[in-house]
Amino acid sequence: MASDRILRLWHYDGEALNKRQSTDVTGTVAAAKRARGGNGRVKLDEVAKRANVSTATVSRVFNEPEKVSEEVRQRVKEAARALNWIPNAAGRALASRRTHIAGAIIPTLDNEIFAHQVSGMQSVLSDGGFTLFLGCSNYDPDEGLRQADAMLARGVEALAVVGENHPPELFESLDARQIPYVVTYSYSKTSPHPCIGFDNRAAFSRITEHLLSLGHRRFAAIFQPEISNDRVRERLGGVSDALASAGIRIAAKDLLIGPSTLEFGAASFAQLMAQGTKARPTAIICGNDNIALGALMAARELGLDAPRDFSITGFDDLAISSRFSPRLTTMKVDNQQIGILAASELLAVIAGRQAQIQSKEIVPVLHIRESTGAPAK
Amino acid sequence: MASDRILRLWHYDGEALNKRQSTDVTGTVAAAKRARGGNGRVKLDEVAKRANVSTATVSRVFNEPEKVSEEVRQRVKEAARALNWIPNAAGRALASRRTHIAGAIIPTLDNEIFAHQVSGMQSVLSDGGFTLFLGCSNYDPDEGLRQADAMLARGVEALAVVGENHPPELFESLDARQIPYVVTYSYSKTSPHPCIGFDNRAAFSRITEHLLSLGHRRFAAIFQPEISNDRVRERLGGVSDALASAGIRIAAKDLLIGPSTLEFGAASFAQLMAQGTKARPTAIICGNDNIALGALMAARELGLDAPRDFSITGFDDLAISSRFSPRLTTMKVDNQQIGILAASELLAVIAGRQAQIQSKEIVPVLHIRESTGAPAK
DNA sequence: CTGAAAGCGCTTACAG
DNA sequence: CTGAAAGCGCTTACAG
Repeated sequence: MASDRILRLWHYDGEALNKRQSTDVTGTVAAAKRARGGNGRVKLDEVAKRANVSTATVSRVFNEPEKVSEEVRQRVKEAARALNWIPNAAGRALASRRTHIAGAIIPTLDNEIFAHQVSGMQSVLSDGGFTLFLGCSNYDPDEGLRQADAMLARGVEALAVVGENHPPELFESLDARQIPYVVTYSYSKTSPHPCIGFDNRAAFSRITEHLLSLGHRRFAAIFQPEISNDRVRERLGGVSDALASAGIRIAAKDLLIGPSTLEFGAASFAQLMAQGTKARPTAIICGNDNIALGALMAARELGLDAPRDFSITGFDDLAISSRFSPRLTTMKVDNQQIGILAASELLAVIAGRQAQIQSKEIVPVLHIRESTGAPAK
Repeated sequence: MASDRILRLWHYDGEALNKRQSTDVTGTVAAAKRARGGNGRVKLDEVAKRANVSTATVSRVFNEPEKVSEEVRQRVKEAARALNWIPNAAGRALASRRTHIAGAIIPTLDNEIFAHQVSGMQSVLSDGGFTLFLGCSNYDPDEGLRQADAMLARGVEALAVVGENHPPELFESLDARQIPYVVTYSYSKTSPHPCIGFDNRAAFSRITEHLLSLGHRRFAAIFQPEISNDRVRERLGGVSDALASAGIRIAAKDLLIGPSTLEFGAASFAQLMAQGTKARPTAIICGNDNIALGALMAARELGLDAPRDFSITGFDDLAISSRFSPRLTTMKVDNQQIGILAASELLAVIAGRQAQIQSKEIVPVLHIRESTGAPAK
C-alpha cells in the first residue's frame, strides 16, 4: 500500500526512538514492530510526565487555564515549550467533538469580490482560534454541494455560503446536523435563511432610477447568466421594477446574456451599437464592472464615448473602475465587511453567546462618475 | 462554558435518541446523562450492525474495497447509504494517522495570479481525496509562519508555499516532521528547496532585452517592494543583468519602489515624465501589469501615448491587459498549471509513488503588443 | 475474505 | 485545584 511508506518514515524517526527508550525498558526492534506505532510527534502525555502532572492537567492548562494553579500552569507550559509539543488536532477533535474548523463556499476566487469576503472571514476566524476550509463551486450548485459534504465529513462547525442558490439538500444537511450557517453577499427580508449581504434587486433599481432621472428612455442590459444564480435574477428584477414604474421595458434584442468577461461585454456593446442611431439604447446597464469595462473598451475602438454617445453602469467598483477613462459609474459593496460580520455571527452562535445568526443588511454605495450623463438630444 | 450549549443540542437530537433506544435497553434519561454522549451523527458501528458485519469490514469496504467480497461490499454500501453515514474525519485521522489535508500558503487572494494557482491545486487534490487548507500571508513572512504552524497542528500531509522568502523555522518544521513541501511560483536551479515555477530573473532579462533590441537606452523601473519578496528581488536583478550587458544602468531617480497599485503606477509615471524630454526615460519596466496599467492611465491624462512617447511593459498578462488601449506588452505565466503540477507532485510523494518532489521549470511567454516600440528619434 | 480487540492522542465527567 | 480512567469514532495488525 502506498500509505505504508509514509507511516514507516514516521515510525523510525528520531522522536519515536527516543520515546521508546524512555518508556519501554524492554524495547527491542521486534517489540517496536509489534506495537501500533505513533506518528513520531511529541504527545501530551510526554508533556505531563515532564511536568509531573496528569494528562488532565496538561489539557486544562491549554483549554481551561483558570482551573489550574498559577504554579502548575507555568510548569506545564514550560514543559510543552521544551518538548515543542503541538496538540494533535484529530485527538482533540475526537475527544471534545470540536474541530475549530469553519467552511466557506464561494463561486470563484477569480475576482477581488469574494477574495475580500474571504479575507474578512479569515481574520475574524483566526482570532477566534478557527481555521477556514475554502471551497469554490465555479458557479455550479452541485459542485457546491459536493464541497459542502466534504466539509461536513471534516466536521466543520459552521458554514458560510454565497447566495441562496444551492440544492435544498445542502441546507437540509446543515439543519439536520445543527450546523450554524449563513448566506452571504445577497440579502432579502423574505429569505428562509439567515443572510448577511445586500439587496441585489434594490441596488439595481437604484442604478436604473439614476439613469431614468438623467432622462434616458431607451435601455439595454448586458448580464451574466441568471441560471443557478439568484443574485443575477434579482438584479435583472430590480432593473425591470424601476423601468416598469416609468412604463418602460427592455426589448428582447437589447437584453444580452453571456459570460462575465471583458470579451462578452465588448461584443455585446458592438452588437447593440450596430443598430441605427434612432433605435439603439442610450443607457446600458451592465451586470458588473467587468462587463462594463469590456463595453467601454469596445466603445473606444468604435470611436464612441460615454456619456456623449451613451451612458453605461457597472457593479462592484473594482479598483480599476474609478481610474478608467471614462471613470465608471458603479456601486460598491464592502465585501470585507460582509466577511467580517458573517464570521463574527457564526462564532457567536458556536460559542453560545447567541441562539441564532442575526441577518444583516449591507447598503451598497452608488458612485456616480463620468460614464453616465444625460442622453444626446 | 460556551461549548456546553452546542454539545447539549447534539446530545438531545433525534439521531442520538434513536441510537440510545436501539443499543441501550436499560436506557433512561439519567443513564444517558451519565454517558459521555456522542455527537448525534451516525457511526460506523451502526453501519456494521445493520450490514451484519464487523466494524473492520465496514472500514475495509471504503478504504481497501479489493479485500472484501463483492457480496459483502454491496451489503455494507447499502447500509451506509440507508443510514446516510459520513465517516468522522477525526476518528479516521486518529486511527490511520492520515488526515488527507494539504495546505497552501499564498501572499494574497486579491489578484487572479494566485487564485489560478489555488484553483489548479484544488482540482488535483480533490480528485486525490484531499482537502485544501488555504492561508494568506499578506506578504508578511511571520504571518506565513503562523499559518504554517496552524496547519501543522491540523496535521496537513503536504504544504505548498509561494516563494522562498520564509523564516527558516518554516522549512525546519517541515523537514523535522517529514512533511513534503514545494516552493511554487519562483524557480531557481540553485534553490535548496524543490520548486515549481519560473525563473523571475531570466524573465525580466528577457523583457529588458526586448526593449534594448528596439533601441531603448534610457530606462526606468516601477516596482513593488523587494523587502521580504524574493521574486521582486530577482526581477530587478534580471533587469540589471540585461542592462549591464549593454553597459547601461538605471539612475536612482528612475527606480521607483512602492505598493503594487494602479495609483502608485500612475503617480510614478507622472513623476518620471515630469523630467525634461531629453532626460526622461524612453522605456519603463514595471514589476507587474497592475502597476503598468496605472502608468498607462496616467499617461492618457497627461496626453502621452505609447509607443509614440514612451514604451512600457508589465508582467502577468491580466485579462484586461490584452484588451487595454494600448494593448500591453507583458509576460504570461500559466499559474493554473503551476498549481496542478505542485499538487500532483505532492500527492505522488505522499502516496509513495515518488521519493521526493521533482522541481519543474515553467517558461513564461512574452507577449509583444502595442505598448512597446522603437523610441522617438 | 472476515472478525475481535487494541490503539490512535486527546478531553472530560467524576471523585476527591 | 488535581488525577484516574473512560471514551471520542475510526483503522489495522493479528489470527483464523
